[in-house]
Amino acid sequence: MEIVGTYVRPGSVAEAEAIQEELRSRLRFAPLAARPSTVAGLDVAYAGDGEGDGLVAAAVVVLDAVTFEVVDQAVSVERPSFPYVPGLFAFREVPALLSALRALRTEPDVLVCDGHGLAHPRRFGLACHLGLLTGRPSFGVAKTPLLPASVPGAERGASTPLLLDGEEVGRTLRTRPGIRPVHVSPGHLVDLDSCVALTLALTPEYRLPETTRKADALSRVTLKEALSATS
DNA sequence: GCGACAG
DNA sequence: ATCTTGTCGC
Repeated sequence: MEIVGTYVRPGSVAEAEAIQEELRSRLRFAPLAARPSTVAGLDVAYAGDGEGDGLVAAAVVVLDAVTFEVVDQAVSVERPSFPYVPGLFAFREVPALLSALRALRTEPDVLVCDGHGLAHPRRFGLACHLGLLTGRPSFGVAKTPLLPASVPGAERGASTPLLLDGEEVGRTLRTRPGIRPVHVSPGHLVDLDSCVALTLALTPEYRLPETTRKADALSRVTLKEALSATS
């Protein structure tokens, strides 16, 4: 798919935070124009640690929004170029994810990211970053909160707001009865209600969206193959 | 000041 | 994220 933005690699934590503060003013939010026909899931698997060593395998899987069948997919294996820092997580994953997205031959209607969007200390999580760089609607579904979260009801679909300065920036959503909820937040070009509805549509059976489940599996096998090819 | 902190 | 045995369940 086409990448419309340019990724800027920060040279320091302070610079990374400044980039987030600057970029967040470009975010736009609105209900999804139409029911998406294809949905992309993104995920990354790691080997090793630091920045110079280690490997990062990014995977993108595009699913038919109705049948969940895979209509396209792409991967990329690179060296991590930024350390893991909570809140700056995107700078570690975005480069490899962009490479994978670029290799896609289709234009997915929405990107589902494995991490946060607006539900972030500076309101600029991974999903926001990827949304801006691709110019496509995007949102995040995270397994653990970055902001204080409260416990929703035990039934599927129950949710509680994720608040930042009194504003609802995301929602803690139960996708499976009695199972740990996920944390959903808009990235770019979607609104919170659309994200939540889509997340529920993508979780007919498991806690996590089918998109991220498939991307997770692909990123792992890709990493494993890359490791065996290197050794 | 100290710890906690998406993946 | 990743490191890991057995174990419960469909």
